[in-house]
Amino acid sequence: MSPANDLGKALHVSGRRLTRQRRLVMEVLEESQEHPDAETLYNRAKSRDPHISLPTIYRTLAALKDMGLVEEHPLGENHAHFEAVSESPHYHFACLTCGRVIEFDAPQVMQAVRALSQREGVQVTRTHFFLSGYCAQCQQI
Amino acid sequence: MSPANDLGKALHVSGRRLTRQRRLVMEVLEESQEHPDAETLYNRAKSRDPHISLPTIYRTLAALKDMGLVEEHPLGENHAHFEAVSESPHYHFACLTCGRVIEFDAPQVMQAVRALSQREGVQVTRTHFFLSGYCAQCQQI
DNA sequence: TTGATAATGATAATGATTATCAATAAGGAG
DNA sequence: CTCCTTATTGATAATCATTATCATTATCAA
Repeated sequence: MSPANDLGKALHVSGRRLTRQRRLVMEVLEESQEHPDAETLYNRAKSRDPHISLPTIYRTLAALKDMGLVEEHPLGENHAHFEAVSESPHYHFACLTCGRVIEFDAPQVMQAVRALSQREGVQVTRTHFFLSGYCAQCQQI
Repeated sequence: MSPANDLGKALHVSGRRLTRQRRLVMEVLEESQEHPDAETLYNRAKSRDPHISLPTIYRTLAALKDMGLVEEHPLGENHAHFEAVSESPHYHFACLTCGRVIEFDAPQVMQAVRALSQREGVQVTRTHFFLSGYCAQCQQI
């Protein structure tokens, strides 16, 4: 039988198998409104499947990233944060004090990318635009 | 005697001392046209001062970064790259095939930052804009 | 010149991520 | 539905970049 859902299809066309663990990681990621890191995903997944392992989290994230279903963001710290890809491209601001992440869109960014592509003849496949500083609340202090 | 050069002054005002090692790291960094990582800086510095240590490289980079003399870039890999700050702000494109880094400026980026600052009331202290993909040469293949 | 203390080098420790490998399970073939 | 190939898992150890510790050394203000 052919795969029932989107995840199954995407896995199938890339020669991968749909497993309980992969489905779980994807679910947890889609339910997350913020941008969890691997450790956080591990804890959330473990609360539903106590036997899932951290290496599986990393392996699954790598596979999902490779398939284009997940994006990895280097939000300033020494570890990565992950997010299920959505339709509209958006970028991130992280508060250095409270850690809050604000998502935003900025059409100027794609303009800049297009300008560079044309000027240098490069093909841009990934765009990182990430700001850090202090959010409105944390500036008061 | 008060410090003679810019580096000495900057260190002095931040309560730090000018050492042979710090001068060396700064020199190596300023002579670098590309964006070396800590290991590369270590090797270049070691060729002039065989006794300099890797922790000193990291400590010096942290100090220079803190003083605003050096910028750290997460160029897609799992380790950081460093660059002595220059007048004009600029951003980076890295080729995923050959590793070549293209520096470029893009006024649209600051526009996007200003727009966000105004809309959300945040204070942006660091801007990361980093593109990756394939350079003109590597697309031919 | 001297003394307080910041900085260094050597080393060990940490934290995030990745490799290894035997055991398990997905899913296509029959 | 059952079997078989092989991708995937969990447990564990390894790796890689970076940071902490601490005794020794060197900077620089007095």
